[in-house]
Amino acid sequence: MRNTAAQRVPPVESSCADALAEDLGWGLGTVFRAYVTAAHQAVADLPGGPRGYQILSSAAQGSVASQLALAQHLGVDRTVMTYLLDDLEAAGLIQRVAHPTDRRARRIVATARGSELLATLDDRLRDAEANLLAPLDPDARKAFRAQVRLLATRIDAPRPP
Amino acid sequence: MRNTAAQRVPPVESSCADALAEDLGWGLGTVFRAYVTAAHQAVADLPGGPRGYQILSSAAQGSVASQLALAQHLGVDRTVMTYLLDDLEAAGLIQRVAHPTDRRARRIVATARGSELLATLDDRLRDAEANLLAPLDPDARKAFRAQVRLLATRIDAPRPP
DNA sequence: TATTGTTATACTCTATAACTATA
DNA sequence: TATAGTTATAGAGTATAACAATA
Repeated sequence: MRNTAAQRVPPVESSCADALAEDLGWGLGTVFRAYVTAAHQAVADLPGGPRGYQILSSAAQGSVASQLALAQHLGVDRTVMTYLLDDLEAAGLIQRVAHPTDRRARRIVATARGSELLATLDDRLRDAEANLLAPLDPDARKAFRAQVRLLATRIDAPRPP
Repeated sequence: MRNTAAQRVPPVESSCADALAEDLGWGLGTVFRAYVTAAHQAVADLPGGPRGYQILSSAAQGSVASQLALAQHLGVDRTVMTYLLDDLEAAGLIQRVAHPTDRRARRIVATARGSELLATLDDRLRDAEANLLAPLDPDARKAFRAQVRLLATRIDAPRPP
């Protein structure tokens, strides 16, 4: 039995055709990588990069009841969260404060300096996002944001009973 | 000067509120993680996981002119591509064949067994994607796919001169 | 001289296990 | 007994540098 693969070698393409363009996985990966790259530049030398921004943003809004809750919300291991918070706290941007009713847990709050920096980062990230979504017309842009938000919120929510 | 952060510690939330829901970065990351997790299960023990699928899919369509072109298209380092192809070739799913006009480059083609497996994986990934996008109504689902495709294609394309 | 692919090495990131303290 | 957080360790994944072959 001869080599079947060699028998039907397809014609040579000039490089790599967009055979994967229909693949949602390739699309999501490509868009996500582009976002991370742009966001990393936007947040400059913030400890933790784009993820550090998400922590800082959550802390500034006072919505972090515990490190564990934040870690799960961000999709990282709780041990990784310890390192991320160590760096942000060392930079004077966030603080671990005692949880009023559970002495095991630590609430995460932004310092004044953290809130100040956050305002700048918000602006820079807004620009980065606008640049990323520029290929979409305004309506599609708005729809895309809404769809991403809906999907992510459903995924992040506790599993339906 | 007293500790400003401690002075305005916000009220305790039950867990982690959706403060980041408006953040495109958090949304993209959450959706992407969910996709990777689902896709990883869908492709079972395929070498390289979801990325192995993308390689196999490209190879089956005969659109891979060189390892480097494929690596750039998939956003991985060329050295990583070597390892991924080693595993897929060892599994008998793809083959490196000589490029007809550039003896440095290797074209990547799927074997008969690779094409066969690909058909099964396509079905399973289609189900996984449908499940991921289930929260969107049919129109939004179609629009979301189109938007992701447009964004990814623009990003992947060579920079405008 | 520049590019493709490979290999070896080093680095980054992440997860695992064990521990303390609380519940 | 189970959970929140920390630490040390190990593992997976990735990139860097050097090389051979070819353009």
